[in-house]
Amino acid sequence: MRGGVASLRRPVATSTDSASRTEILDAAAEAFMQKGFAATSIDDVCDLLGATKGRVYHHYRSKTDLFFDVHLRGMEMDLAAVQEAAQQEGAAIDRLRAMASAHITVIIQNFAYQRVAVQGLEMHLAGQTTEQQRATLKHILNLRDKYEKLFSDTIEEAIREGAIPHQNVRIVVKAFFGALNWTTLWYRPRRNQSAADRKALADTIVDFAMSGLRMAK
Amino acid sequence: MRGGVASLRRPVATSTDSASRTEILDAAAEAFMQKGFAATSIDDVCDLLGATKGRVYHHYRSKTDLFFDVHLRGMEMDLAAVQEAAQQEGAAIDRLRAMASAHITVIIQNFAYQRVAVQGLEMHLAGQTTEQQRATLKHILNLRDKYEKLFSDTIEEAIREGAIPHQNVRIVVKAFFGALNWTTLWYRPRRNQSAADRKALADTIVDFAMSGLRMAK
DNA sequence: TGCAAACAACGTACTCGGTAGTATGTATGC
DNA sequence: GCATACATACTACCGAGTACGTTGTTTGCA
Repeated sequence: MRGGVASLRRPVATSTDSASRTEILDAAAEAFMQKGFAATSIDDVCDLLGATKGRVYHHYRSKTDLFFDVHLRGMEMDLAAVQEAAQQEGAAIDRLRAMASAHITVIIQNFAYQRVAVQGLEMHLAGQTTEQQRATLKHILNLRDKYEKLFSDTIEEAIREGAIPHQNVRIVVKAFFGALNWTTLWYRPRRNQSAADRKALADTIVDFAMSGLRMAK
Repeated sequence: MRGGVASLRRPVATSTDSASRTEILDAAAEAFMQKGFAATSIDDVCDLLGATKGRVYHHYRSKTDLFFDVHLRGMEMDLAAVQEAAQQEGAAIDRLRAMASAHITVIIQNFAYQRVAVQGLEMHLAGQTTEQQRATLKHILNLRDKYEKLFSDTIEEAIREGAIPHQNVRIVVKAFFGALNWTTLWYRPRRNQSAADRKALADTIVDFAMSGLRMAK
Protein backbone atom coordinates (compact mmCIF):
# COMPACT_ATOMS: atom_id res chain seq x y z
CA MET A 1 0.00 0.00 0.00
CA ARG A 2 2.88 2.36 0.60
CA GLY A 3 4.77 4.19 -2.08
CA GLY A 4 3.63 6.94 -4.41
CA VAL A 5 1.37 6.53 -7.33
CA ALA A 6 3.96 7.31 -9.93
CA SER A 7 6.62 5.08 -8.43
CA LEU A 8 6.47 2.02 -6.26
CA ARG A 9 9.48 2.94 -4.24
CA ARG A 10 9.80 6.67 -4.21
CA PRO A 11 7.71 8.74 -1.82
CA VAL A 12 5.37 10.87 -3.89
CA ALA A 13 4.45 11.79 -7.37
CA THR A 14 7.40 13.47 -8.88
CA SER A 15 7.44 11.57 -12.10
CA THR A 16 10.51 9.40 -12.03
CA ASP A 17 12.22 8.59 -15.25
CA SER A 18 14.48 5.68 -15.88
CA ALA A 19 14.66 5.26 -19.64
CA SER A 20 12.47 2.20 -19.46
CA ARG A 21 9.75 4.09 -17.62
CA THR A 22 9.93 6.91 -20.14
CA GLU A 23 9.42 4.39 -22.92
CA ILE A 24 6.36 3.08 -21.16
CA LEU A 25 5.04 6.58 -20.67
CA ASP A 26 5.53 7.43 -24.32
CA ALA A 27 3.70 4.32 -25.42
CA ALA A 28 0.93 4.93 -22.92
CA ALA A 29 0.54 8.54 -24.02
CA GLU A 30 0.24 7.40 -27.61
CA ALA A 31 -2.28 4.70 -26.78
CA PHE A 32 -4.40 6.89 -24.50
CA MET A 33 -4.39 9.60 -27.11
CA GLN A 34 -5.64 7.24 -29.81
CA LYS A 35 -8.40 5.46 -27.93
CA GLY A 36 -8.94 7.30 -24.69
CA PHE A 37 -8.37 6.00 -21.19
CA ALA A 38 -11.26 3.57 -20.78
CA ALA A 39 -11.00 2.07 -24.25
CA THR A 40 -7.26 1.52 -24.01
CA SER A 41 -6.12 -1.82 -22.65
CA ILE A 42 -2.79 -2.41 -21.05
CA ASP A 43 -2.12 -4.84 -23.85
CA ASP A 44 -2.59 -1.99 -26.31
CA VAL A 45 0.20 -0.14 -24.57
CA CYS A 46 2.29 -3.27 -24.57
CA ASP A 47 1.83 -3.74 -28.30
CA LEU A 48 3.22 -0.27 -28.90
CA LEU A 49 6.02 -1.12 -26.53
CA GLY A 50 6.84 -4.51 -27.97
CA ALA A 51 6.56 -5.90 -24.46
CA THR A 52 4.05 -7.60 -22.17
CA LYS A 53 2.03 -6.80 -19.11
CA GLY A 54 4.78 -7.85 -16.79
CA ARG A 55 6.85 -4.88 -17.72
CA VAL A 56 4.10 -2.34 -17.22
CA TYR A 57 2.87 -3.76 -13.94
CA HIS A 58 6.39 -3.92 -12.67
CA HIS A 59 6.50 -0.12 -12.85
CA TYR A 60 2.88 0.82 -12.25
CA ARG A 61 0.34 -0.50 -9.81
CA SER A 62 -2.61 0.05 -12.07
CA LYS A 63 -3.79 1.47 -15.35
CA THR A 64 -5.09 4.51 -13.53
CA ASP A 65 -1.69 5.19 -12.00
CA LEU A 66 -0.13 4.95 -15.42
CA PHE A 67 -2.63 7.40 -16.79
CA PHE A 68 -2.02 9.83 -13.97
CA ASP A 69 1.70 9.72 -14.57
CA VAL A 70 1.23 10.55 -18.24
CA HIS A 71 -1.05 13.39 -17.25
CA LEU A 72 1.49 14.59 -14.72
CA ARG A 73 4.33 14.52 -17.21
CA GLY A 74 2.30 16.55 -19.62
CA MET A 75 1.62 19.20 -17.04
CA GLU A 76 5.25 19.31 -16.00
CA MET A 77 6.26 19.96 -19.59
CA ASP A 78 3.82 22.84 -19.73
CA LEU A 79 4.89 24.33 -16.44
CA ALA A 80 8.57 24.15 -17.26
CA ALA A 81 8.16 25.91 -20.57
CA VAL A 82 5.72 28.55 -19.41
CA GLN A 83 7.35 29.40 -16.11
CA GLU A 84 10.49 30.40 -17.90
CA ALA A 85 8.54 32.76 -20.14
CA ALA A 86 6.66 34.11 -17.14
CA GLN A 87 9.81 35.11 -15.32
CA GLN A 88 11.23 37.29 -18.04
CA GLU A 89 11.37 41.06 -17.66
CA GLY A 90 9.15 43.40 -19.60
CA ALA A 91 5.55 44.38 -19.97
CA ALA A 92 2.94 41.91 -18.76
CA ILE A 93 1.30 41.81 -22.15
CA ASP A 94 4.56 40.74 -23.76
CA ARG A 95 5.20 38.05 -21.18
CA LEU A 96 1.68 36.78 -21.65
CA ARG A 97 2.28 36.40 -25.36
CA ALA A 98 5.51 34.54 -24.68
CA MET A 99 3.68 32.26 -22.25
CA ALA A 100 0.92 31.49 -24.70
CA SER A 101 3.47 30.84 -27.37
CA ALA A 102 5.39 28.47 -25.12
CA HIS A 103 2.18 26.71 -24.16
CA ILE A 104 1.08 26.00 -27.69
CA THR A 105 4.56 25.00 -28.73
CA VAL A 106 4.54 22.33 -26.07
CA ILE A 107 1.11 21.22 -27.27
CA ILE A 108 2.29 20.80 -30.82
CA GLN A 109 5.54 19.13 -29.94
CA ASN A 110 4.33 16.77 -27.24
CA PHE A 111 0.98 16.17 -28.72
CA ALA A 112 0.12 12.85 -27.15
CA TYR A 113 0.88 13.94 -23.59
CA GLN A 114 -1.12 17.11 -23.94
CA ARG A 115 -4.11 15.35 -25.35
CA VAL A 116 -4.07 12.94 -22.46
CA ALA A 117 -3.90 15.88 -20.09
CA VAL A 118 -7.05 17.30 -21.66
CA GLN A 119 -8.74 13.94 -21.27
CA GLY A 120 -7.75 13.96 -17.64
CA LEU A 121 -9.76 17.12 -17.14
CA GLU A 122 -12.94 15.22 -17.82
CA MET A 123 -12.17 12.34 -15.50
CA HIS A 124 -12.66 14.21 -12.24
CA LEU A 125 -16.37 13.58 -12.39
CA ALA A 126 -16.09 9.83 -12.51
CA GLY A 127 -15.36 8.72 -8.97
CA GLN A 128 -13.76 5.42 -9.88
CA THR A 129 -10.54 6.05 -7.98
CA THR A 130 -8.93 4.68 -4.87
CA GLU A 131 -7.98 6.83 -1.90
CA GLN A 132 -4.32 6.75 -2.89
CA GLN A 133 -5.16 7.95 -6.36
CA ARG A 134 -7.31 10.79 -5.13
CA ALA A 135 -4.19 12.20 -3.53
CA THR A 136 -2.29 12.33 -6.79
CA LEU A 137 -5.37 13.59 -8.56
CA LYS A 138 -5.46 16.43 -6.08
CA HIS A 139 -1.81 17.08 -6.72
CA ILE A 140 -2.44 17.25 -10.44
CA LEU A 141 -5.37 19.58 -9.94
CA ASN A 142 -3.18 21.82 -7.82
CA LEU A 143 -0.66 21.97 -10.64
CA ARG A 144 -3.45 22.87 -13.01
CA ASP A 145 -4.70 25.66 -10.78
CA LYS A 146 -1.21 26.96 -10.33
CA TYR A 147 -0.78 26.90 -14.07
CA GLU A 148 -3.99 28.73 -14.77
CA LYS A 149 -3.18 31.27 -12.07
CA LEU A 150 0.10 31.97 -13.80
CA PHE A 151 -1.89 33.15 -16.78
CA SER A 152 -4.72 34.93 -15.02
CA ASP A 153 -2.26 36.82 -12.80
CA THR A 154 -0.40 38.04 -15.84
CA ILE A 155 -3.64 39.04 -17.51
CA GLU A 156 -4.63 41.07 -14.48
CA GLU A 157 -1.21 42.67 -14.46
CA ALA A 158 -1.67 43.64 -18.08
CA ILE A 159 -5.00 45.19 -17.20
CA ARG A 160 -3.40 47.25 -14.43
CA GLU A 161 -0.70 48.34 -16.85
CA GLY A 162 -3.44 49.56 -19.18
CA ALA A 163 -2.46 47.29 -22.04
CA ILE A 164 -5.92 45.70 -22.19
CA PRO A 165 -9.30 46.83 -20.87
CA HIS A 166 -11.01 45.63 -17.74
CA GLN A 167 -12.81 42.30 -18.11
CA ASN A 168 -13.88 39.24 -16.15
CA VAL A 169 -10.54 37.47 -15.95
CA ARG A 170 -12.03 34.36 -14.37
CA ILE A 171 -14.08 33.69 -17.48
CA VAL A 172 -11.80 35.16 -20.08
CA VAL A 173 -8.86 33.01 -19.07
CA LYS A 174 -11.00 29.96 -19.83
CA ALA A 175 -11.77 31.21 -23.32
CA PHE A 176 -8.11 32.05 -23.70
CA PHE A 177 -7.08 28.51 -22.86
CA GLY A 178 -9.87 27.23 -25.02
CA ALA A 179 -8.53 28.93 -28.12
CA LEU A 180 -5.11 27.42 -27.43
CA ASN A 181 -6.03 23.97 -26.12
CA TRP A 182 -8.67 23.26 -28.71
CA THR A 183 -5.71 22.52 -30.92
CA THR A 184 -5.43 19.13 -29.27
CA LEU A 185 -8.84 18.20 -30.69
CA TRP A 186 -8.36 18.98 -34.36
CA TYR A 187 -4.66 19.26 -35.11
CA ARG A 188 -2.80 16.20 -36.40
CA PRO A 189 0.99 16.28 -36.51
CA ARG A 190 2.29 15.75 -40.04
CA ARG A 191 5.69 14.57 -41.09
CA ASN A 192 5.93 16.75 -44.18
CA GLN A 193 5.12 19.85 -42.17
CA SER A 194 8.10 22.12 -41.68
CA ALA A 195 9.09 23.87 -38.50
CA ALA A 196 8.11 27.12 -40.16
CA ASP A 197 4.65 25.75 -40.83
CA ARG A 198 4.21 24.82 -37.22
CA LYS A 199 5.43 28.21 -36.09
CA ALA A 200 2.99 29.93 -38.43
CA LEU A 201 0.19 27.82 -37.00
CA ALA A 202 1.20 28.61 -33.44
CA ASP A 203 1.53 32.33 -34.19
CA THR A 204 -1.90 32.52 -35.78
CA ILE A 205 -3.55 30.95 -32.77
CA VAL A 206 -1.59 33.04 -30.29
CA ASP A 207 -2.50 36.18 -32.23
CA PHE A 208 -6.13 35.23 -32.01
CA ALA A 209 -6.01 34.58 -28.29
CA MET A 210 -4.10 37.79 -27.54
CA SER A 211 -6.49 39.83 -29.66
CA GLY A 212 -9.37 38.34 -27.75
CA LEU A 213 -8.17 40.21 -24.68
CA ARG A 214 -7.85 43.57 -26.41
CA MET A 215 -11.40 44.76 -26.12
CA ALA A 216 -14.07 44.16 -23.57
CA LYS A 217 -17.42 44.64 -25.27
CA MET B 1 -29.52 -5.64 -41.29
CA ARG B 2 -31.78 -3.03 -42.87
CA GLY B 3 -33.00 0.09 -41.15
CA GLY B 4 -31.08 3.16 -40.09
CA VAL B 5 -28.83 3.44 -37.14
CA ALA B 6 -31.05 5.79 -35.22
CA SER B 7 -34.20 3.78 -35.76
CA LEU B 8 -34.83 0.14 -36.40
CA ARG B 9 -37.73 0.72 -38.72
CA ARG B 10 -37.26 4.08 -40.35
CA PRO B 11 -34.93 4.48 -43.31
CA VAL B 12 -32.01 6.67 -42.27
CA ALA B 13 -30.68 8.76 -39.49
CA THR B 14 -33.08 11.55 -38.96
CA SER B 15 -33.30 11.25 -35.25
CA THR B 16 -36.77 10.00 -34.52
CA ASP B 17 -38.40 11.00 -31.31
CA SER B 18 -41.22 9.23 -29.60
CA ALA B 19 -41.24 10.48 -26.03
CA SER B 20 -39.76 7.22 -24.83
CA ARG B 21 -36.81 7.53 -27.17
CA THR B 22 -36.25 11.09 -26.08
CA GLU B 23 -36.15 9.92 -22.48
CA ILE B 24 -33.55 7.36 -23.37
CA LEU B 25 -31.52 9.95 -25.23
CA ASP B 26 -31.61 12.33 -22.30
CA ALA B 27 -30.44 9.64 -19.92
CA ALA B 28 -27.75 8.53 -22.33
CA ALA B 29 -26.52 12.08 -22.81
CA GLU B 30 -26.29 12.52 -19.07
CA ALA B 31 -24.46 9.22 -18.58
CA PHE B 32 -22.04 9.72 -21.47
CA MET B 33 -21.33 13.20 -20.23
CA GLN B 34 -20.48 11.98 -16.75
CA LYS B 35 -18.28 9.00 -17.58
CA GLY B 36 -17.53 9.14 -21.26
CA PHE B 37 -18.56 6.66 -23.92
CA ALA B 38 -16.30 3.72 -23.14
CA ALA B 39 -16.70 3.91 -19.38
CA THR B 40 -20.48 4.15 -19.54
CA SER B 41 -22.37 0.88 -19.41
CA ILE B 42 -25.85 0.43 -20.77
CA ASP B 43 -26.86 -0.39 -17.23
CA ASP B 44 -25.66 3.04 -16.17
CA VAL B 45 -28.05 4.58 -18.65
CA CYS B 46 -30.79 2.26 -17.43
CA ASP B 47 -30.25 3.33 -13.83
CA LEU B 48 -30.80 6.94 -14.81
CA LEU B 49 -33.85 5.82 -16.72
CA GLY B 50 -35.30 3.62 -14.05
CA ALA B 51 -35.52 0.85 -16.63
CA THR B 52 -33.57 -2.16 -17.89
CA LYS B 53 -31.58 -3.18 -20.92
CA GLY B 54 -34.62 -4.48 -22.71
CA ARG B 55 -35.94 -0.99 -23.21
CA VAL B 56 -32.73 0.43 -24.58
CA TYR B 57 -32.01 -2.46 -26.93
CA HIS B 58 -35.56 -2.35 -28.16
CA HIS B 59 -34.83 1.10 -29.59
CA TYR B 60 -31.14 0.87 -30.37
CA ARG B 61 -29.11 -1.86 -31.95
CA SER B 62 -25.99 -1.11 -29.97
CA LYS B 63 -24.35 1.23 -27.53
CA THR B 64 -22.51 2.88 -30.41
CA ASP B 65 -25.76 3.60 -32.22
CA LEU B 66 -27.14 5.17 -29.09
CA PHE B 67 -24.09 7.35 -28.76
CA PHE B 68 -24.30 8.43 -32.37
CA ASP B 69 -27.91 9.42 -31.96
CA VAL B 70 -27.08 11.59 -28.96
CA HIS B 71 -24.27 13.15 -30.94
CA LEU B 72 -26.61 13.73 -33.85
CA ARG B 73 -29.27 15.35 -31.70
CA GLY B 74 -26.67 17.69 -30.27
CA MET B 75 -25.57 18.79 -33.70
CA GLU B 76 -29.14 19.26 -34.87
CA MET B 77 -29.76 21.58 -31.94
CA ASP B 78 -26.73 23.62 -32.92
CA LEU B 79 -27.61 23.78 -36.57
CA ALA B 80 -31.19 24.80 -35.93
CA ALA B 81 -30.21 27.67 -33.66
CA VAL B 82 -27.28 28.92 -35.71
CA GLN B 83 -28.83 28.66 -39.14
CA GLU B 84 -31.57 31.01 -38.10
CA ALA B 85 -29.02 33.58 -36.96
CA ALA B 86 -27.04 33.07 -40.15
CA GLN B 87 -29.96 33.92 -42.40
CA GLN B 88 -30.69 37.31 -40.92
CA GLU B 89 -29.98 40.47 -42.88
CA GLY B 90 -27.19 42.82 -41.98
CA ALA B 91 -23.41 43.01 -41.91
CA ALA B 92 -21.51 39.73 -41.82
CA ILE B 93 -19.77 40.70 -38.61
CA ASP B 94 -23.11 41.19 -36.88
CA ARG B 95 -24.49 37.89 -38.11
CA LEU B 96 -21.33 36.19 -36.96
CA ARG B 97 -21.82 37.53 -33.46
CA ALA B 98 -25.41 36.37 -33.46
CA MET B 99 -24.30 32.92 -34.60
CA ALA B 100 -21.66 32.64 -31.93
CA SER B 101 -24.14 33.78 -29.34
CA ALA B 102 -26.67 31.19 -30.48
CA HIS B 103 -24.00 28.52 -30.44
CA ILE B 104 -22.90 29.11 -26.90
CA THR B 105 -26.47 29.48 -25.71
CA VAL B 106 -27.20 26.00 -27.00
CA ILE B 107 -24.07 24.74 -25.28
CA ILE B 108 -25.12 26.13 -21.94
CA GLN B 109 -28.72 25.04 -22.18
CA ASN B 110 -28.21 21.54 -23.58
CA PHE B 111 -25.02 20.89 -21.82
CA ALA B 112 -24.99 17.10 -21.79
CA TYR B 113 -25.69 16.73 -25.50
CA GLN B 114 -23.02 19.22 -26.43
CA ARG B 115 -20.43 17.57 -24.28
CA VAL B 116 -21.15 14.25 -25.88
CA ALA B 117 -20.79 15.89 -29.28
CA VAL B 118 -17.33 17.08 -28.31
CA GLN B 119 -16.46 13.58 -27.17
CA GLY B 120 -17.60 12.29 -30.51
CA LEU B 121 -14.95 14.38 -32.16
CA GLU B 122 -12.27 12.26 -30.59
CA MET B 123 -13.78 8.94 -31.51
CA HIS B 124 -13.03 9.06 -35.21
CA LEU B 125 -9.57 7.75 -34.59
CA ALA B 126 -10.73 4.55 -32.99
CA GLY B 127 -11.89 2.31 -35.81
CA GLN B 128 -14.17 0.16 -33.70
CA THR B 129 -17.25 0.65 -35.85
CA THR B 130 -19.30 -1.50 -38.19
CA GLU B 131 -19.92 -0.62 -41.82
CA GLN B 132 -23.44 0.58 -41.03
CA GLN B 133 -22.12 2.87 -38.35
CA ARG B 134 -19.46 4.34 -40.57
CA ALA B 135 -22.28 5.64 -42.74
CA THR B 136 -23.92 7.55 -39.91
CA LEU B 137 -20.53 8.69 -38.71
CA LYS B 138 -19.92 10.13 -42.15
CA HIS B 139 -23.29 11.80 -41.99
CA ILE B 140 -22.43 13.38 -38.66
CA LEU B 141 -19.09 14.54 -39.96
CA ASN B 142 -20.83 16.13 -42.92
CA LEU B 143 -23.07 18.01 -40.54
CA ARG B 144 -20.01 19.16 -38.64
CA ASP B 145 -18.28 20.38 -41.78
CA LYS B 146 -21.40 22.13 -42.91
CA TYR B 147 -21.62 23.74 -39.52
CA GLU B 148 -18.04 24.91 -39.49
CA LYS B 149 -18.39 26.18 -43.04
CA LEU B 150 -21.34 28.28 -41.94
CA PHE B 151 -18.96 30.12 -39.63
CA SER B 152 -15.90 30.28 -41.85
CA ASP B 153 -17.95 31.58 -44.78
CA THR B 154 -19.32 34.34 -42.64
CA ILE B 155 -15.85 35.19 -41.38
CA GLU B 156 -14.58 35.45 -44.94
CA GLU B 157 -17.51 37.63 -45.80
CA ALA B 158 -16.68 39.91 -42.91
CA ILE B 159 -13.12 40.11 -44.20
CA ARG B 160 -14.34 41.12 -47.65
CA GLU B 161 -16.57 43.72 -46.07
CA GLY B 162 -13.53 45.15 -44.33
CA ALA B 163 -14.86 44.58 -40.83
CA ILE B 164 -11.87 42.46 -39.86
CA PRO B 165 -8.39 42.12 -41.34
CA HIS B 166 -7.14 39.34 -43.57
CA GLN B 167 -6.18 36.15 -41.76
CA ASN B 168 -5.92 32.41 -42.17
CA VAL B 169 -9.58 31.54 -41.77
CA ARG B 170 -8.94 27.80 -41.83
CA ILE B 171 -6.94 28.05 -38.62
CA VAL B 172 -8.68 30.98 -37.01
CA VAL B 173 -12.08 29.35 -37.16
CA LYS B 174 -10.66 26.50 -35.08
CA ALA B 175 -9.45 28.88 -32.41
CA PHE B 176 -12.79 30.64 -32.60
CA PHE B 177 -14.66 27.40 -31.91
CA GLY B 178 -12.11 26.55 -29.27
CA ALA B 179 -12.89 29.65 -27.27
CA LEU B 180 -16.58 28.83 -27.42
CA ASN B 181 -16.55 25.04 -27.11
CA TRP B 182 -14.01 24.89 -24.32
CA THR B 183 -16.94 25.86 -22.15
CA THR B 184 -18.08 22.25 -22.24
CA LEU B 185 -14.91 21.26 -20.38
CA TRP B 186 -15.02 23.60 -17.43
CA TYR B 187 -18.50 25.00 -17.06
CA ARG B 188 -20.94 23.29 -14.70
CA PRO B 189 -24.60 24.27 -14.82
CA ARG B 190 -25.82 25.61 -11.49
CA ARG B 191 -29.36 25.81 -10.21
CA ASN B 192 -28.91 29.08 -8.37
CA GLN B 193 -27.50 30.77 -11.43
CA SER B 194 -29.91 33.24 -12.98
CA ALA B 195 -30.64 33.65 -16.66
CA ALA B 196 -28.85 36.98 -16.47
CA ASP B 197 -25.76 35.27 -15.10
CA ARG B 198 -25.74 32.82 -17.96
CA LYS B 199 -26.20 35.61 -20.46
CA ALA B 200 -23.30 37.53 -18.95
CA LEU B 201 -21.13 34.44 -19.21
CA ALA B 202 -22.13 33.87 -22.82
CA ASP B 203 -21.55 37.51 -23.74
CA THR B 204 -18.10 37.57 -22.19
CA ILE B 205 -17.00 34.55 -24.15
CA VAL B 206 -18.56 35.78 -27.39
CA ASP B 207 -16.86 39.15 -26.91
CA PHE B 208 -13.54 37.39 -26.53
CA ALA B 209 -14.03 35.28 -29.62
CA MET B 210 -15.16 38.20 -31.75
CA SER B 211 -12.27 40.33 -30.58
CA GLY B 212 -9.91 37.56 -31.53
CA LEU B 213 -10.80 38.17 -35.15
CA ARG B 214 -10.25 41.90 -35.03
CA MET B 215 -6.56 41.99 -35.57
CA ALA B 216 -4.23 39.79 -37.53
CA LYS B 217 -0.76 40.17 -36.04
C1' DT C 1 -69.50 -5.15 -31.61
C1' DG C 2 -66.57 -8.80 -30.05
C1' DC C 3 -62.64 -11.59 -30.23
C1' DA C 4 -58.31 -13.43 -31.46
C1' DA C 5 -54.07 -12.90 -33.49
C1' DA C 6 -50.26 -9.86 -34.05
C1' DC C 7 -47.28 -6.63 -32.64
C1' DA C 8 -45.11 -3.04 -29.82
C1' DA C 9 -42.76 -2.08 -25.62
C1' DC C 10 -40.70 -3.46 -22.35
C1' DG C 11 -38.47 -6.90 -18.23
C1' DT C 12 -35.59 -11.09 -16.97
C1' DA C 13 -32.12 -14.30 -17.27
C1' DC C 14 -28.57 -15.90 -19.60
C1' DT C 15 -23.94 -16.19 -22.61
C1' DC C 16 -19.46 -15.04 -23.74
C1' DG C 17 -15.58 -12.31 -24.95
C1' DG C 18 -12.38 -8.95 -23.35
C1' DT C 19 -9.54 -7.05 -19.86
C1' DA C 20 -7.46 -5.63 -15.25
C1' DG C 21 -4.88 -7.61 -12.11
C1' DT C 22 -2.07 -11.64 -10.02
C1' DA C 23 1.00 -15.44 -9.27
C1' DT C 24 4.85 -17.37 -10.74
C1' DG C 25 8.89 -18.40 -13.60
C1' DT C 26 13.45 -16.74 -15.50
C1' DA C 27 17.51 -14.17 -16.91
C1' DT C 28 20.95 -10.82 -15.69
C1' DG C 29 23.72 -7.89 -13.08
C1' DC C 30 25.86 -6.98 -8.33
C1' DG D 1 22.22 -15.56 -3.47
C1' DC D 2 19.63 -11.63 -3.87
C1' DA D 3 17.24 -8.08 -6.09
C1' DT D 4 15.94 -5.99 -10.49
C1' DA D 5 13.50 -6.26 -14.74
C1' DC D 6 10.99 -8.40 -17.22
C1' DA D 7 7.85 -12.67 -19.65
C1' DT D 8 4.19 -16.28 -19.22
C1' DA D 9 0.13 -18.24 -17.72
C1' DC D 10 -3.41 -17.96 -15.28
C1' DT D 11 -8.07 -15.97 -12.75
C1' DA D 12 -12.09 -13.35 -11.90
C1' DC D 13 -15.16 -10.08 -13.22
C1' DC D 14 -17.61 -6.84 -15.77
C1' DG D 15 -20.38 -5.54 -19.44
C1' DA D 16 -22.32 -5.87 -24.41
C1' DG D 17 -25.41 -8.30 -26.67
C1' DT D 18 -29.14 -12.11 -27.00
C1' DA D 19 -33.11 -15.20 -26.22
C1' DC D 20 -37.17 -15.38 -24.43
C1' DG D 21 -41.09 -14.28 -21.41
C1' DT D 22 -44.81 -10.83 -20.26
C1' DT D 23 -48.17 -7.20 -20.69
C1' DG D 24 -50.94 -3.89 -23.05
C1' DT D 25 -52.71 -2.16 -27.35
C1' DT D 26 -53.97 -2.25 -32.01
C1' DT D 27 -55.92 -4.50 -36.08
C1' DG D 28 -58.34 -7.89 -39.07
C1' DC D 29 -62.51 -10.10 -39.57
C1' DA D 30 -66.89 -12.45 -38.70
